[in-house]
Amino acid sequence: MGYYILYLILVNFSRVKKLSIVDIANELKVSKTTVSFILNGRAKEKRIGEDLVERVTKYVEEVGYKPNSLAKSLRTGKSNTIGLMVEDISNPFFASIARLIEDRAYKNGYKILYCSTDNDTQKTKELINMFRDRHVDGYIIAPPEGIEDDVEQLLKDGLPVVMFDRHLPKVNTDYVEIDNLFSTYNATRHLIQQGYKNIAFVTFASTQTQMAARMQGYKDALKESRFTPVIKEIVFNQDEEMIIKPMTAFFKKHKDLDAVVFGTNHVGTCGLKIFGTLGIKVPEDMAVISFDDYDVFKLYSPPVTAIAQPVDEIADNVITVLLKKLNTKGVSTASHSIILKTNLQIRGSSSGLKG
Amino acid sequence: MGYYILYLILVNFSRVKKLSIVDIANELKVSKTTVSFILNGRAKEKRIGEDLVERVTKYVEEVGYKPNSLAKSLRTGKSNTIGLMVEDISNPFFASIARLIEDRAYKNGYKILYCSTDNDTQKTKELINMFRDRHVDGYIIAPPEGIEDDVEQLLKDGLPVVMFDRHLPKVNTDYVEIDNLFSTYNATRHLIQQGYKNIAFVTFASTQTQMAARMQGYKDALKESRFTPVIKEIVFNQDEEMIIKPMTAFFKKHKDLDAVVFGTNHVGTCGLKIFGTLGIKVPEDMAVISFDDYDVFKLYSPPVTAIAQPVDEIADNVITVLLKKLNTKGVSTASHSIILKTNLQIRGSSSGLKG
DNA sequence: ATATAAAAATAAATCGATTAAGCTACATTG
DNA sequence: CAATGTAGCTTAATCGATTTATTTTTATAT
Repeated sequence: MGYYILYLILVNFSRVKKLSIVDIANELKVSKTTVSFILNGRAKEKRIGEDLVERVTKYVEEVGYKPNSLAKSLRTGKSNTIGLMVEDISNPFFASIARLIEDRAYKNGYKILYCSTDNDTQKTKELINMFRDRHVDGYIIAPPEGIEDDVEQLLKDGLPVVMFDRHLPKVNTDYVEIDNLFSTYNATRHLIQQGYKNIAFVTFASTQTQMAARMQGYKDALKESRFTPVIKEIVFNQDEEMIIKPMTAFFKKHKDLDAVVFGTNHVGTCGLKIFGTLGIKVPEDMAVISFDDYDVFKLYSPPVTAIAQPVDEIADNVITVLLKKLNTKGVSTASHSIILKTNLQIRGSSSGLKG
Repeated sequence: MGYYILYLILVNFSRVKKLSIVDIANELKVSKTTVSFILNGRAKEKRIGEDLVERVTKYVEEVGYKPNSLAKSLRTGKSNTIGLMVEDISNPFFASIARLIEDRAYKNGYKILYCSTDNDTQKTKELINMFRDRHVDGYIIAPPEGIEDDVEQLLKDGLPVVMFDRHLPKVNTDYVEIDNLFSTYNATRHLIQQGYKNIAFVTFASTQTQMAARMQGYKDALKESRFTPVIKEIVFNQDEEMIIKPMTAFFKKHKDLDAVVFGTNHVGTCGLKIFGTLGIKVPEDMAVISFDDYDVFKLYSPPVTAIAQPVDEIADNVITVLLKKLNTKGVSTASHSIILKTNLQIRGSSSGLKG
């Protein structure tokens, strides 16, 4: 009787101890091995009687038992987690990709551990170590430079890695990218066709593959028409003021410019802010095309011509490739390098002069 | 000799087995208990000789041993992980909060497991279960309605929960919010003072606390001036078209409106798109104020008056409260309800009529 | 009746940590 | 000198699963 009261108190006031596989086994008077086999769908293979299978399944369902995933991971080495490393989760491009990847991952039983690298090599190395330590099953990385060795090690250890947005030329991994060179080449040509002659390219200082390609595309287009490139590379800074300042100086200095191609959505947005401050009219004083497309560009007046990345497709390909790798663990599938096309959304900002 | 060659092969071609605490212990000819105590800073308490402490520390450092966090979590029940549930990580408001929380969390040794709830009760319940299963140490939730019981259970089980953006009135948790009612009241009054008389409130259909408060603020301001409220609540949909459509119909129907307050950044952005399509001029035909502030509003022409949430402060308070709870586990600290002030950023979009 | 095979289930090792409890050797004390 | 204390470590249990190896039971063939 005393015990009964104690029991009630425990049930009512204390944490209800979570069920473990042992509890299930004891309750059903079978061994935990059997329960484990059944729960992992290996009943047939281990020739466990159908009646027992049903009895266990039913009871497990009834009491809502869920295996402890930590213990499971510890034993199996798999964690059903995917590490997602983007440059900055608050950047709309990365945020929307992250969202799409998240959805697909959850649907396939994977959870997302995410982090922002800030393009910082050291930080990224630490984050990779942290992910390793957590036994992340697969890696999705928009890599900064300088992490070649770490990625190489991941691959050597049989861990699937998919890169996106850019890749590391010296590392042979799967990656999903867009055709950066053609994108800016095409955008610049569009400006040239519209009659613009003094076209600048403003971007973040970076030697990452995608940035190099974007700049090359711009250069190629100018060369073709024998124009002189005017390039401004801005050192990235968390504090937007530190971006606005040098860029303002640049535009103040180059009064002869009549058009500009921005290398990223962030740079583009800052550029628009500056044009507002300096009273530079788009497109009358300055035609504008920016990489990446999002609401800011669509709603700007006039709407800004933008190089739209196929965000859904990118996310879709990334997760598909990774899931494929995860499901054929060990067997080294051929390396996928997927290059997607962008879409030049032509709008008012690039057709003021002699459209 | 044969073994030596085999060893080389193993080192070069196969996964280098990760070091475990046993390896360290064996190598140093001490027990793993000792190593564990030393690594966990309990050397003094467990009176372990200073020389041994140094020897172990040095060796561990040298070979770069890092304890397996899964095993650690399994044993201790702590995972150094925080579960972050937002409505939609691709929404700029949530994305920037997530980013700030991430930074602070990492600095304090916590990792973020994140997910988007889509305001879906069932999905959120499942996600909470998943987080529990992963032994997440603390929860940060922008809660949809209907998860009261689940949160209650978390609290009962001693797990810290901090809510933000909104809260569940029936659950006594810590939360960080803004003064929603005053924000829209103040914004609406601003419009009235500017001379606008037919002011609409357009928002997502929701009975969540923050949404109810925002609507009430609008109503209060109108009532004060004896104007009639005109309210349009739009059912949320992933597909933006399904938002644009009913909202377009609304504005087509109410030709007499001269001003509108939007309840969220998303609704506001859609509204601007519609005004573009319908040729409604801001602020000549329609003055605009939107909840939340971000680049779209700043760069719109004319720039849009916005109710700016103190994103940094929100994130800062959320993580501070949660960390405090995590560090005083067990001891029930007093419940914090933090209400922050917003900032009405007055811009061109709300002063066209008789400014 | 006995040997053999197949079916059904289990015992025990394992993953890699933490931690309660215990042991040893030496110093101190009455 | 026996009892007690304590500094310094170690043994072994534990967290909750998976999995290898083994045992028990039943069926079949000789």
